Amino acid sequence: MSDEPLEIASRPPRERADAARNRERILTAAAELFARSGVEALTVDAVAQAAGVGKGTVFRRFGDKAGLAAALLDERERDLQRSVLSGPPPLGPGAPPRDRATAFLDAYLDYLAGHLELVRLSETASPGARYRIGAYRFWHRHLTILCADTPDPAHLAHLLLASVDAALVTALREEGYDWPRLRAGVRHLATALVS
Amino acid sequence: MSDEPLEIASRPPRERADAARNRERILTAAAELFARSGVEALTVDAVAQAAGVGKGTVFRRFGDKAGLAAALLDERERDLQRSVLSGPPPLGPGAPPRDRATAFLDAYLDYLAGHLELVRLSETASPGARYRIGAYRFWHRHLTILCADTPDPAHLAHLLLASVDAALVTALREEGYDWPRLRAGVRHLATALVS
DNA sequence: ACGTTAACCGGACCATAGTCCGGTTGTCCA
DNA sequence: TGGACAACCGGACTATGGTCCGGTTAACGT
Repeated sequence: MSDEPLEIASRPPRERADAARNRERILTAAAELFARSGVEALTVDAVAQAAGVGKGTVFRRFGDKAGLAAALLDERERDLQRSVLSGPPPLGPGAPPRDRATAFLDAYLDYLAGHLELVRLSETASPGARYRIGAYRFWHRHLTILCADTPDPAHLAHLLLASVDAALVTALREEGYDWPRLRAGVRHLATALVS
Repeated sequence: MSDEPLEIASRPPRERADAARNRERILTAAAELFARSGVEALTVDAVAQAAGVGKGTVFRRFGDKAGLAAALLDERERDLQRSVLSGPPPLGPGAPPRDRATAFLDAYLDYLAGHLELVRLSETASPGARYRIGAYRFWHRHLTILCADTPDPAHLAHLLLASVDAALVTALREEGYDWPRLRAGVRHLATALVS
């Protein structure tokens, strides 16, 4: 559970056929289970059973429950990463930092809006998971660069990401905040701080 | 676990003597256990056993593990609340909002520095616990008032508190951030946003 | 003093995340 | 094609937070 989400890496230990097949099965079963019965039905036992696989296999493949959720999100997340790296401005390169930062946070909130429960699961299933996940590192690096002209870019990047923490957003949603309100507040934050 | 930390309320259901005694025992045992063996030794079973009490009793008294941790912190937390309500400025009343906000966040970081593990436990032991705890509500109300001149005071108050989230601070500490650096970053945030 | 009652007690029980290891099997090389 | 070995498999096992309920007892009125 650290840093090897590279796809078909042909280098050192090629993945065995049964392993690959089981990973696929688990992912499929988990996705269906989630789609059908929501996040609370997504227990590791249930996923393993639905995939026709032992529970140990799930943990070996995905490390922990958070890792499983992260794997489920992987594809959507990559879309956003691609847009950030090489999409059109202001999300992609070419716009001033402040615009890119607000565009990113906007886009991230859209992403959250579509997958809040899963993201939350992937960030809270194990303590401190959020800050270890590869995706978080990516967003952090991105924002750190955009904050280059501030006193402590890396720290500020963390603080900006804190404003879209899935647990926080969940709590605010439950308190009645709608998405436009969340977007406006976060945008205000970024505008005041970046560049 | 909602809003009855008023002390000797003599009104409706006076607490039975055995209940009060057991609460005390549990708190004492938990504090000692934590002091001696750290937070990872603070399992509910261990606390119950050390207190000479059944596990059910612990949960009845404190709701869940987060509640137990919160109770352990209660006193220290009240100190800070008192200072905010009626201490000398800039923490207490009488200073301009921006100064009060930065003073509060500074003081809160001091509090965190002394009790990071317990605070984290009280905020992460159950999902969303942080935003339900009475103390969080108190800080939030305080900051909301200080943010009165901003577009969305309540939201901004949440975002400021997110910058001192125990889980975030833990992660940053593990990444090597020292306390002065954290203080400076948070102060920068508040300065840019309040008033 | 004593009976009534509601609150309390505790430990057996449940759900679920995560670990472990003996047996199995895919992969590679000769 | 066959053998050796590393990787993988799965389910029994552990740890721990949280629930439940039959028995107990403190508090209060008479």
